[in-house]
Amino acid sequence: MPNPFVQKLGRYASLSDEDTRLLESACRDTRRTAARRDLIREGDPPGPVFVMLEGWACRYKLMREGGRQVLALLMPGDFCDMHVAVLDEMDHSIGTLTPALYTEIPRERMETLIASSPALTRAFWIAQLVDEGVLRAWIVSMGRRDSTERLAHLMCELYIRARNVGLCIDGHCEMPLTQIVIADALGLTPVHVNRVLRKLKVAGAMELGRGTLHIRDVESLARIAGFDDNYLHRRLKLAA
Amino acid sequence: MPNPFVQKLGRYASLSDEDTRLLESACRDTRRTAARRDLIREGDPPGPVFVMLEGWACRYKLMREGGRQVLALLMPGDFCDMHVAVLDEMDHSIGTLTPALYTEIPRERMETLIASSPALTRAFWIAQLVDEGVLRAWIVSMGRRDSTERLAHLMCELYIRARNVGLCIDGHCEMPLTQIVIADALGLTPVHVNRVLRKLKVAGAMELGRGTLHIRDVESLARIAGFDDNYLHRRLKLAA
DNA sequence: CGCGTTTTTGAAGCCCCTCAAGTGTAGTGG
DNA sequence: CCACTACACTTGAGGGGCTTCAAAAACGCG
Repeated sequence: MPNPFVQKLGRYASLSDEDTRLLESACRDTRRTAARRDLIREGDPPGPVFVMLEGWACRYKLMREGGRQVLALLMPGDFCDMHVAVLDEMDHSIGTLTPALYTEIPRERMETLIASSPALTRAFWIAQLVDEGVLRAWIVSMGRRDSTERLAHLMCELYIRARNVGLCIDGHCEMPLTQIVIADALGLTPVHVNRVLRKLKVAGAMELGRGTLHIRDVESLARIAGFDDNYLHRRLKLAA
Repeated sequence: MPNPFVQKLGRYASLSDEDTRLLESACRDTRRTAARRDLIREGDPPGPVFVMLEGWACRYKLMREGGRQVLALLMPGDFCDMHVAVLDEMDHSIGTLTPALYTEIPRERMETLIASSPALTRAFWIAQLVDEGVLRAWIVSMGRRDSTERLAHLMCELYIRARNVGLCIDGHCEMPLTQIVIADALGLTPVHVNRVLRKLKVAGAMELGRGTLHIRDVESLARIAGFDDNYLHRRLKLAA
């Protein structure tokens, strides 16, 4: 079974066999957790780098009044908090959405990896930059897109990212998100997310149910989303 | 006149005289521009690192239908796009809001700086992380705060940042933002921003006019904003 | 002074929320 | 195999926050 972490980084820089071996060896010590478990909480001192190998997680922040905002969705291959160690404490939490398999890479190990290979360094940097691009795209969505465009945009993003790590088989892919999580991510209510999903389904653009996303019409979905070809290294059209 | 770039980085790591000298020398070659000029545009190949020395600028992205979303506000001392060079092209633009004085540090020069001093490296990293924290906070604002909380939160953020580079004198500071720019940043309309500003003024929390922000009641403003003490390294209470 | 931009104010409407109730759908234990 | 439970999903009705449209007043810069 291919390591999605290696797969993802391999898209950003051409890795030597030695690089691949280093990465895989860094992922050897894995852990399993149930769904809805926090890997790290707001206020905790920053820990190691987390690498998702199976299952999904999210960064989130709880509001005082009880709501929550999801700041990023993490799928297999994603890692996070590479250099957060210089800060005193976490300003948000990370929790699993599904049962998950992940690795914790200690900070020193991470530094060794980076020091040992320019290609790995480059791959980590690019991954970091892409993540920042995703953050900015979320802000654009929240600020200037209505609920339908917003949901369509998120699904385009997740579809591409999932495909990049081999989680999709033509038109459909595993996407274990509840409408509640989607609402938390988009700044909407679950009730409204439900209605928008119905609308997109009736429009023949996409369908989401039972943990699976079915793209019915990529072109249409991308048009609704106002999806930017430049985003995520223009990968939407490939192998649709 | 103190260099705000040096001032800001000095808050993140203790810089030696040599570090300071290196930074100042990297800022020697300055440029002036008028307001509303783009430093770099979406689609351009990534350029050098920009360092703001005087005046304000913003990252922004234009929507197809004509609207725009401001992604970050840049004030003296801020720099950006440190390691964006690995990407093919910019996914957003950066433009001045006021007449500005800035430096372009070539990428090689930047690498030399980082290689020459661990303290500088650390300072750059922390600055980068704080910026990411700001991005995440914006998402939280857009997703889970109403217009009043959102505006109050932005003003708290900008007030602290401005104070950190010496732009504030007890209760008030220079803040050359039009209501239009604020609306573009918060995902609101200028009309509504105007009404919210009035509300905050009537409430005795703050006042914004003629390019100046007057904080009338920090406690009250922070309470309205739901401002997180953890945010920006808990600096709100200092020297209020 | 004159002109463009920003700010201000009002009225009407829509998008999304809130509240509420009912219908699946897994997972658990008897 | 069927209660029982806990969520997630679905659907409806009503309300509020913010937008849209419009126009006037104030500001700032040549």
